[in-house]
Parts: sequence; structure tokens; C-alpha cells
Amino acid sequence: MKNSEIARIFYEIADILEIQGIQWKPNVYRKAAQSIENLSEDIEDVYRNGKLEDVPGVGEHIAKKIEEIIKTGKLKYLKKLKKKVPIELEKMMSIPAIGPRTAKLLFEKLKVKNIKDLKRAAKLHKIRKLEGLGEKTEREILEGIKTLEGSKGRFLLGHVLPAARDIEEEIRKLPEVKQIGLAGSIRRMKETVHDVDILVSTNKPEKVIKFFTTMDDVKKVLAKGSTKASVKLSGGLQVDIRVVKNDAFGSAMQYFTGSKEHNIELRKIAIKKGFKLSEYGLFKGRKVIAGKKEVYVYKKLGLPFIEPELREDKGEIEAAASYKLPKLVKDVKGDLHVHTKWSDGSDSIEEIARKGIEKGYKFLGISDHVSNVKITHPLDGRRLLRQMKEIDKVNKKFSKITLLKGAEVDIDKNGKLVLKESVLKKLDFVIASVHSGFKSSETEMTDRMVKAMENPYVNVIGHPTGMLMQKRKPYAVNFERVFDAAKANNVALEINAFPNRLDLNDVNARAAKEYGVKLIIGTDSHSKEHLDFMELGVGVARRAWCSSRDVVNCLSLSGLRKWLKK
DNA sequence: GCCGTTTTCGGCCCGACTGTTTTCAGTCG
Repeated sequence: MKNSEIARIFYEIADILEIQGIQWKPNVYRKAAQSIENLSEDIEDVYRNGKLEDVPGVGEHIAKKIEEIIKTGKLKYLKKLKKKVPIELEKMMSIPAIGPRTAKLLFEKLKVKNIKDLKRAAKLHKIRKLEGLGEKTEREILEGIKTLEGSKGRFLLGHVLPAARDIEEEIRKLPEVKQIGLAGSIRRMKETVHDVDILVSTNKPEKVIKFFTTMDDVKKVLAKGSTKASVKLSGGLQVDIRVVKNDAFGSAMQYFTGSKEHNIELRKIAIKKGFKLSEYGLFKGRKVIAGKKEVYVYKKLGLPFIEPELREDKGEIEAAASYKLPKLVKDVKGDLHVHTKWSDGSDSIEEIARKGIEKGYKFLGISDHVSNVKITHPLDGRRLLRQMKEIDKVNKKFSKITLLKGAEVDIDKNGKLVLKESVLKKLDFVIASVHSGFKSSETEMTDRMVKAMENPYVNVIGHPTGMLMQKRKPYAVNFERVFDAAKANNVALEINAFPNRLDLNDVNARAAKEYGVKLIIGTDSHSKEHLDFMELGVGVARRAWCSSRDVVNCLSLSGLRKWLKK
């Protein structure tokens, strides 16, 4: 039984208890679920070592329940609860306007158990007749169902970030705006976001709100008040704005950056110190003791500044309290995962080099496909040798940047590289990637990757799990064995920065880092513009608590060359 | 049901907006 499965059970219990109007217990189960979910160890190991009650939020009773789940695979308590409340709560509550109370009401009055029932009830206009609900709510529910059916409601960070920055810049131009910034999950650089949060300080909130709700791209105004508003853009993205006084910009930024879990912990610290923390400031009684700047809020709580990417309540508050936060990676000195016209990229080596110089890079590795999958126009040994000559030529043209000769070589079904050794050894570096046979079993896939890493010419494993966000699941691999092999053979695992990959993700990258495995951030660029995806990969690395010494492309050119030699 | 540099009992995060109300509950972030 995996940690996430056990966590799911406790989340479900929390929802059902909440529906029954039971106080506090839901929070407890949620807290326990969350810490089990975030646990780096296997919960079954924790159980075997008799340490369940050391897990935060787990006490005597929950520990017993975990034991029951591990031993029998199920939990009587949940079964009993479900009998009383046979509602598909998680799905139901993902619909706007439906929380625990409404779900309960719908079940009791209309026997609504799931989305299907809900849709039928709404279409028959039964919902509007219930007490406390009306026509508008009914319409909102129907629309919510439509969105749920249409998409998952989450957008890729790489797609949203440019749009969010455009809006930010538009609003910044207003003379009434004093300070502005992006907050929320976008500021924490989460791989996917479900809305954009913008924070503004001004003395004229109504003007800012009016401008915001009447922007060109606004399709629908979802909410509009004197301090906040929400709109839906024509592309379906929701954008929220929040307007505060300039003196509260810092505390508001802290508040709206989240995560919710992080903020809850901070407020608890505030309470312990006799303060109260809200978006309007840190208060001692009625007096504001911090609010202008985010860093002051943390300082008054006895903490150093915590970088937004870390604010997930995954140990950052404890680390901050003992001054053990990592110094997060900021800039890289180059990119080793770049495709050109030679395979399936759209720009020439020289165009890529110019863009690299523009970005201030010291080096760029050209790594076109070597593959049996013909749609990528892969290189064979002979063309690769010709490409090396061209790289030499371009290198002579530019003094500011050094191009390295590489390739992204496929790992075949048996873990062999599809390029012969006589060519491999002429390259400066080799990225080995799985591009076929995704359905190999966990053992087979792990064997393939380990064997590839044992090849002395391999420096990097590209997009190690093969996941495509909102499309393809990661392939099954045994991370422990992969980490061991990476360490033993001095191979870096890639954080692929392409917007729909971000693979390794934050969780796996953090596990790798803690294991002592080196990481490398590569954009997998197929055009010169794609080099800008680097910031997304850096975001993942930062969310994975990486500092520059964990990341190979933070090395200087000479350092990198040395590392590549193994 | 968990937890404790105030506590082993009594706490447990905070505030705005909306809809359906006529003073507020529920939802949302």
C-alpha cells in the first residue's frame, strides 16, 4: 500500500466527517493525510519500525487505522462512514458552489450522489427549489460540470506565465498602481496552475478593479467587489485580482502566495507568539507590527525569508526556524538539451548560438536526436560527424559562448544506445533517453535505464520518467535503483524544462537530490525561443530545494568539461 | 482526534464575496 493511497483514504474520511458537521476531526484527518503524502519514507517501513506516531498528525487512533489498512488493505471505519454518506464527495466538491453543506443538502433532498445525478437534477431545475439555493447557483453548477467535462481546469505554468506577465504589465501602467506582483501558485512556480493571482496596492481600488474587469480579453466577470475581483479570459483561464493599501502589500503578498498549508502553519506560529496574521498585516492586538514587506512578516515571526517555491509546508518552516534553508539555485550558465534543424528543431546552430549569447550563457550543448524513430529526422553516425564540423565552424565565429558537441541518443528495448561506440566517444556529452517501449514493466524499464547509465559515454538521462502532463503517465521505474546507478556512474538526471514535461518533477527531483544524485536542467529546445523555458526548469529545481551545487549546468565551462570526463 | 517554551484539557486559520437572505451561511482561496 502506497503512501498516497493511504493518504487518499484519510482525505475521504475528512470529507465525510465534514459533511456530518463534525468539528475539528476533519482537520486532523486531513493533516495526517497530508503528512503521510509528504513522507519521504515508505509508510509501511515506518509502521514496521513502530514509528507511526512520530509522523506529525498521527496519534494513537490514526496509527491503529494505518495498521489496519496495511494489514487488511481496507478500513472498516471508512466503510461504515460511506454507508452513512454514500456520496462521491471529492468529485462533487470540485464543482463550484458545492461544498460539504450543499453536497449534504443535495443528497438528503434530491438523492444526488455523484456528478451524473447532479447534472440531471440541475437540468430538471430541481436545485433552484432547494432552500438557500437559487437559479444562479443552479446555472453555476451546470457550467461547472461543463468545465469539468471539458478540461481538468489546470493550465501549464509555461503557457500561463507569459499571459500573466502581460496582464501584470498592463495593469502596472495605470498611474494609480503603487505596487503590483504575481502571487499564488504561479509565484511558487507550480507545474500547473488553475488560476492567476495578481496583487496590487493602490489608494484607488475602484479604478484598478474597473480596468481589470474590462480588459480586452475578459470573457466573463465572475466576481467583483471593492477589494477583489475574478474574471475568466477567453482562453478559459481564471484571473483573480486583489487590491490592498500600500502598507499591507507585503503581508498581502505573503498571504496570497500561499500555499494554504504554509500559511496555516505561519498563522499558528503567530498565535503562539500572541499575534494575529492576515493579509492586512501581522497584528499585536490592534497594532500592525509588520505588513509593508513580506520579509518583515517572516522576521517578526522569528524566521528568515522563505523563498516562494518552498512554501508548501514540506519542512520549510522547520528548516527556516533552524536556519537550515538551502540557498536555492538561481541562474544556470548554459543548456545542454537543444535540438536544431539537423534533426527536428527549427533553427540553425548559429541562430541557437546567438540566442544563447543573448541569454548570457557561457556554453550550449547541441544534442540532436539519434534514434530509430524516424519522425524526428534523427542523425546517424555519419551526419553526426558532419554536424560536429559545423559546430567547430560556428565556435570560431563566437568568443562569448562555447558550443559543445552532443546528442540525445535513444535507449533501445534492451538498454543499449542506438549509436556505436566509435561515434559516441567523439562527442563532448551524451544524453540517453527512452523514446520507445513505454509500456515496459517496472523491472524492464529500470534495467534499461541502469544499463544505459553503465555505458561509460552517457552523462545524462533525459526526461527520466517520460511523463507528459495531462497526457501520458510516467513510465514505471524503480527510483532507488535509478538513483543508485546515477550516483555510481556519475550520471546526472535531467529536469526537462519543456512546459508539458517538467520531468523530473519537484518531488522526484528532491528525492534525487537528497539521495546525492546530480541534476541537470535542460530545455529540450526545438527552436531558439524555447531556450527561455529554462526558468521553468529552474523553478522545479528550486521547488526541489536544489542549490547550484546540485545542478550540473551551474558549473563553469571548465568545471562542466571536467565533470563530463567523469 | 491530535497536541502542548502558557496547557494532559481545551483549544484547533482568517476574511471577502455571493446568493438568497432581511442579518447570514456557505463557499472559496
